[in-house]
Amino acid sequence: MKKNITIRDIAEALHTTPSTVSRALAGSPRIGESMKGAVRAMAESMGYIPNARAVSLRTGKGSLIGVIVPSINRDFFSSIIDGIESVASEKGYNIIIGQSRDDVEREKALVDEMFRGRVDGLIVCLAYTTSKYDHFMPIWRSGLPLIFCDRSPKNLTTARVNIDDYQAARSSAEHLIKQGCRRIAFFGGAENVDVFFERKKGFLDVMHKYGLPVIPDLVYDDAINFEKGQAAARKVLALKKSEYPDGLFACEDYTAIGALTVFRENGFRVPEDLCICGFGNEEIASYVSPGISSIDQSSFEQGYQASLLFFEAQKSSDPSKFTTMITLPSRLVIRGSSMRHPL
Amino acid sequence: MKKNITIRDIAEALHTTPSTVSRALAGSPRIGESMKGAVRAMAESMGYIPNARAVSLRTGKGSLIGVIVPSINRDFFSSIIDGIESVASEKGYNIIIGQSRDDVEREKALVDEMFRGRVDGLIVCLAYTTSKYDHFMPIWRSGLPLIFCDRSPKNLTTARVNIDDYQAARSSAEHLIKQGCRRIAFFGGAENVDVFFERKKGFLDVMHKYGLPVIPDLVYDDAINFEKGQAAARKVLALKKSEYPDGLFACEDYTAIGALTVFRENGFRVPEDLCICGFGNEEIASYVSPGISSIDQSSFEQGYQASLLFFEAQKSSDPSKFTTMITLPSRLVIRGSSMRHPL
DNA sequence: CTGAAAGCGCTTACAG
DNA sequence: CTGAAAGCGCTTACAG
Repeated sequence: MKKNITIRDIAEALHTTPSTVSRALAGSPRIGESMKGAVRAMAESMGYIPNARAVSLRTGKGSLIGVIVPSINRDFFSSIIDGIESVASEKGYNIIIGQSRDDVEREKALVDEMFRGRVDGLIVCLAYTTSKYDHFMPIWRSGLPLIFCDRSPKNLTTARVNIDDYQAARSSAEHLIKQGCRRIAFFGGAENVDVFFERKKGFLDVMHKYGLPVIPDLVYDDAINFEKGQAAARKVLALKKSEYPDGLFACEDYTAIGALTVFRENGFRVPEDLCICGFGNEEIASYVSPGISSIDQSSFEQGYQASLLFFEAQKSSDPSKFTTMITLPSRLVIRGSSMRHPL
Repeated sequence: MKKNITIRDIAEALHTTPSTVSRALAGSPRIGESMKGAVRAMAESMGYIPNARAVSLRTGKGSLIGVIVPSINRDFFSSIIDGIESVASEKGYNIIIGQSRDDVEREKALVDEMFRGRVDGLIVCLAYTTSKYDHFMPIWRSGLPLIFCDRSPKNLTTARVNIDDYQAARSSAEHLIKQGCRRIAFFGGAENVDVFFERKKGFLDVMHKYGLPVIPDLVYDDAINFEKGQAAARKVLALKKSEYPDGLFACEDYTAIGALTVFRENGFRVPEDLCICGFGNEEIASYVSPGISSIDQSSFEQGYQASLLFFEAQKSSDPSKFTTMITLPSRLVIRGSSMRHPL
């Protein structure tokens, strides 16, 4: 490891002191213009790059946002990160990223690690299995901003950005019904996760409103990816033909696509025999055939707003008491998988 | 911002000194077992979390890897990041991520920022437009590991991980020819980018080997995304029917899919009239219909290996002279878009 | 077995 | 307009 240039090196080269160099570089009015010029030129020519760790240790500010997501490698989350990064880089902040891999233990470890690394706060999409929130205590206790994005704690008043999953689910369910579906299957996720709870509630309320039966054999609460979507579809196929669904409400696009492949392999025509709606509007939803109708969650926008919220919280007198909640509009994007009648 | 617990606080609570607390926490054999126990218990109960910035300022080691990619929000890059993160988190390292958005200027700014933040080194997928590498000087100069991943500097001996783009391109081109294609279009990327240069070379060499003409009207060197793929396809459609291609070699999956949509809208049957091969084996390649044949670039594995290389470089006596290059195997995944004859 | 002191690279009250 | 000194939170030679 070679030695790096420090302000002391610059000071020595100019026969002045570190104090003066520091001030000159910061553009302090206390330093004369000629000195400023000389310092800057010297810093430039020596290839000086300030040591952010020393600065942050001294000032307590670090220009670092910790971001924790279940997985980097999913369109939804990487778009959120994209949104966060867009605002952050604008403000001169860097982001440090950790994957919880939907494991609370890893999430907890990441919170600690990031706190150690003295991030200026955290933006978090909760792991699928997270139902207790004690591991965020160090952040709250130290008064750092903590913003949740999309997957947020249930029954807890904390700053967050999300979409109105309940309303979104309602619009999706109503759409299926208007397409003529009567026996609608529900492939959802664990109800302890806020968003899945809301989606199911929206679905159930609409079914009730239209006086349609919710058929237990067609309801699955652990079908949140491609494989599990396939598995649930296979279970449905084990029913008698007369009990087959004519509609599918899936809580994730991957679920919907998994189910689509199985149903089509088994002779279902989509949307004629079975209308399918997904959730999330992942890029692939528009590439499969037929395209999957889906709820657009404005993932980039969610990240973007969460990042803005972060900086707002930071400015507030006590960030740990900052509890602004933003709900972004969502919209149903209708595609071939549920379009029996042109709109 | 509330006050954080420091080793001094623990020391005071136990009527001892910071030195002892530091040693006890580090498990130094110089401290007695009873004192260690007391220190650990107190640290635990006070909710002590070490300040990594202070540690790294003192020790010069920081447990931070800087990662620069063109875009987070693409399956290929996010898989690479996933691979990097997997190794890093195993070793107790965090990663800090920046998006160059394929802009050299932003890439340069990110290198500086990250160096400022005193990362322990960098793993980089170059921006599309990067053809000079001076902005990596601060990293080299300070002797930090710098590993390139997939998109690497041309004509420069630096540590890197990539696949053999040349061979991969050859296998893809040969496959098209074996499917009976004779007039093969080429939709590529800027040749100053290593990988695109190699892919084109592979394509040209195979065409030459089989004595097939490379038709200038069917060659495009700036078609590296969905829209540009569509645009290039439209230009091809402006040719006379007799000049239409019967095969398409695309240097990106998005290119291939963009072209696919345009060609099909214009009555081309794929693969009967036109065989298409993409590159990258993005997730969507398998979801479109017909599926796009593509070169699997083992993106996760590339990131994984780059991360391992990083730690190897770090251990070497002079990381800036560490120039191990790893070439991973790639393979052609054949799907409907190019399968005229079953294999 | 434990402590006092220096120092990593900065910034900033304090002093002149 | 500029400098000397303290201190952010640690670790680690040096000393006992």
